[in-house]
Amino acid sequence: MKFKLIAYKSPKGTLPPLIKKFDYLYPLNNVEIASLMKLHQYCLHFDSKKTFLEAGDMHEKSYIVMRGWAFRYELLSNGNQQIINYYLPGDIISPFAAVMPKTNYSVASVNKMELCVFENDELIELFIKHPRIGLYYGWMLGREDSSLAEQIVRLGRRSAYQRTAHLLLELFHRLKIVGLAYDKENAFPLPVTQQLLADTLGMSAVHMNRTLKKLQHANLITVSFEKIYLDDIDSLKQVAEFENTFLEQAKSHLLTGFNGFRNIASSA
Amino acid sequence: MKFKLIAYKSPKGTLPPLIKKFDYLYPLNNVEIASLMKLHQYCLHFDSKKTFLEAGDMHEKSYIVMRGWAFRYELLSNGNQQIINYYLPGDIISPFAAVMPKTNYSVASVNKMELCVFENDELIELFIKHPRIGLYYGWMLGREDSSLAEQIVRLGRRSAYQRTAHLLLELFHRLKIVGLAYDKENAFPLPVTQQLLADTLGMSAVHMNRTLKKLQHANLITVSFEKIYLDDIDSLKQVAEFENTFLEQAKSHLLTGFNGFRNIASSA
DNA sequence: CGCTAGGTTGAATACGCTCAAAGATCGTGG
DNA sequence: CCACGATCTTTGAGCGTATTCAACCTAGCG
Repeated sequence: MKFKLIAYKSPKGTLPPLIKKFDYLYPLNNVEIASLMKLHQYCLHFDSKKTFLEAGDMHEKSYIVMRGWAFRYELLSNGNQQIINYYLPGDIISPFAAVMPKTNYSVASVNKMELCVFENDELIELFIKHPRIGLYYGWMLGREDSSLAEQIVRLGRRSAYQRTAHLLLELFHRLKIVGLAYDKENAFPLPVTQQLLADTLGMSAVHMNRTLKKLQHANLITVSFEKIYLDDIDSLKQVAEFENTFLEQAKSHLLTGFNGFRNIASSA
Repeated sequence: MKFKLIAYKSPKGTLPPLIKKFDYLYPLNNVEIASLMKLHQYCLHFDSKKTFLEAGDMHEKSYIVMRGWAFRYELLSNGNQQIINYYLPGDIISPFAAVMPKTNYSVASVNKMELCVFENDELIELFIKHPRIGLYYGWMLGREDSSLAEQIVRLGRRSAYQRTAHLLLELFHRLKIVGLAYDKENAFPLPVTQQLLADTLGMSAVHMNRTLKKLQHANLITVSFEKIYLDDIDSLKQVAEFENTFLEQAKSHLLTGFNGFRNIASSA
């Protein structure tokens, strides 16, 4: 697959979502922002529903999601697929490409996407020049580890009803951080089909449909056109036993407790 | 919790399992081995069935498993637990502690364990001094990411029978790398109870028992005292649709394709 | 206007759960 | 050395959640 690379142009006055996320964790200095901008030089554009990374192929580059959603999945021989996780704006696809280019998983777009590509060598240079950025990167990986762990708990030990509530809450919180949720109305754009939600939560599309209906009848959510309202977040959290430790508490810690930042000066 | 720290003594002529694993990926030089040994200075010992990291507590240190098995889990309000992953010798517990000390998860020992503790600052210093070690660490994190992804696919889209076969194959392969499987007889020590296996694969202990029986009657495995034989690996792989890409193919790549190692000299 | 993709609903079925009780194994203390 | 308790394993029976299959509905698009 060949795609035209287009220089990335940040809309006036806004930072790319990855930088926004890092800055949300702990303010970046200008040198660091400039260095991170170098990862945003070239963009790819994809249509919806395209598998752009195939299982078994070498994944030798990493991608930053600028717009749109993607997901990582595995296909099984009976035609079923399991979605492992979603990539939202600000997330990095194949963050381990530098050291683990071969994987069992494919990655596909949900809707129209804009991605920035960067090379392994750029990333490694960045870490050497700016050790602090390595810490941000590590923090991001740690969040993703937690996110996969949550997905495991959802699939292993929660009912379909709880699973669905739990996933919706997680997506809402992740989108909020990059400014893509409708904060005031507790809603967010949900571009995925019920079939994809079912493939995410290990259930059939039929049962996904019934479960969403049940959540609506309980006045917990409202589903409108590609947009979902969390009408009663407290009840949803209770139903799902949702803990957002890994999404919210992480922030305060690096601000207060961690002294690695003080010992290690950014070398620029 | 306070524990006496005991200096780690490597048995004559053997390397600690973490170093063995790294060296298996790509040979380490003596300086790097010496640096990694510094992470092995202090040991903790735990009895079996002790939760030594509690959900919600600060996880400010990382631990290298020297002997024994541990697992990361989440407890739910109905008393059920979901095991997220196992930590085998050579694995690092809380590898993101440096940047993400607060988590939702607890970690407990399966059997008697020996762990080496190290501080965040030591790790970050190591990365700065020896960038190559950062790559090994990243490779290890990438494998763990794949391992969690496999667990998600198991739980989401495989039957109890397939799940069980798949997990056993993964454990066997991971133990082989650190030299803890009985290679010739295709067997390995399995110190966990059927209840824990059930908690790993999101099923009841009763059904776990029936599933193991079914695998035995199909002549795929033999369970003896804390030891399990994979009598027919090919059939097991077929049943489970087991792909070991992430465990075996990763090796050859760094040996041949990756040039980051050539560009970046270890600075010692 | 008809095609296609996605959503909705019903009915029969199956996989795995819960509850319950009985074996097996092991460590401990009498 | 045996008895006892604790933990783990095994087996049976009834039940429930979620699946499968099938049909129909709906909305967007060429």
